[in-house]
Amino acid sequence: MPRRKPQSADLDEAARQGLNAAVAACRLRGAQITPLREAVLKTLWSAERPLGAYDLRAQLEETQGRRLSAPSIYRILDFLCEHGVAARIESRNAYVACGHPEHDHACVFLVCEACGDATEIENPKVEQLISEDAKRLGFAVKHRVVEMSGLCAPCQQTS
Amino acid sequence: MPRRKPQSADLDEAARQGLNAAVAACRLRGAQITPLREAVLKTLWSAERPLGAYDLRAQLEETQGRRLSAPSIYRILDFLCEHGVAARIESRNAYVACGHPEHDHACVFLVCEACGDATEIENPKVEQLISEDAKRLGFAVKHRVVEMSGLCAPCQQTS
DNA sequence: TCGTCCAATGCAATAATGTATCATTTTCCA
DNA sequence: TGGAAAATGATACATTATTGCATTGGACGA
Repeated sequence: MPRRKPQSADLDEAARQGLNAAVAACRLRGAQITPLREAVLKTLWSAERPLGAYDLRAQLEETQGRRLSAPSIYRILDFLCEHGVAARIESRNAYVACGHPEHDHACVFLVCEACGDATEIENPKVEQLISEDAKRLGFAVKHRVVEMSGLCAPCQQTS
Repeated sequence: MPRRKPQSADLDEAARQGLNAAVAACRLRGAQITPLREAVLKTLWSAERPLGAYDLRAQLEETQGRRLSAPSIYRILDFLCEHGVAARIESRNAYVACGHPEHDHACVFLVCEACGDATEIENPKVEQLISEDAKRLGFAVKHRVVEMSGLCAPCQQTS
């Protein structure tokens, strides 16, 4: 008889590693990881797609067994984004766990319109190119948003 | 005695040209320019900053002298964006007139956090770079969002 | 000219997303 | 242990966006 899947969604190996790395990164930065913050991170890592703040809340309320306020969710998401362990997909009003907390990076996301999946890619050249333009104009860049929407490979087959 | 500024905001030379080019581009594409759509375009061109949908509505209601419904505004903004004569700033929930309707372009915006101004720059290389990444992953890009937030040159002086 | 069709717009309601404010709890450390 | 700072809770509300259906108005053919 196969073991029952525990109620609190378990993570696959990659996700577990990602979560651990994220928690470690926060500690390194002196950023406090509370139980609730860790639960949010875990939910993001176990999600297959970017989660809206209210979706995230619903999932958390399931696993936590209690009500959570919208402000709490937003505060925690802001916190995680500030510390580079999560990112907001602006074109979707949604959030994902971020796999590269180690440097001040520009996440580039490929967001599939069909399945909703968001793939994060790294391309330092993009960042560099834009920085050059910005510098030429005397613009001091603080935050970067690079998002491509379209169809991912699997979803192109389907259509 | 200087001439009074007319109530219906007049456009400066560049804006007038931009508006005309936009209208021409729509006609070329067979996209119908109604009075209301043109009024929205004109408002965007006369604005110094990206306008939220409800701000835009307020301004339009002034110049039109009547109430406008939110869905109308959103429909028209969608229409204008689809035809490349306006663009949505995702990180701001706001809209700007777009000065390069001629090709299927990736607008790159530098958005100042202080004054709210959004500068559109063109950099085909950015587009190309990202397209390469996407292609390698088999991802079919439909829409691109590239936005940098920070401080524009004038606002850096102020601080 | 008249009817018919279709795109555009109007309208009301409501959904979805995000924030302000203040109270309460927890944590950390002197 | 006390007390400040950080985190969270709770309520209400603001802002942004959409749904569904009714109405208008112009293009076009009979």
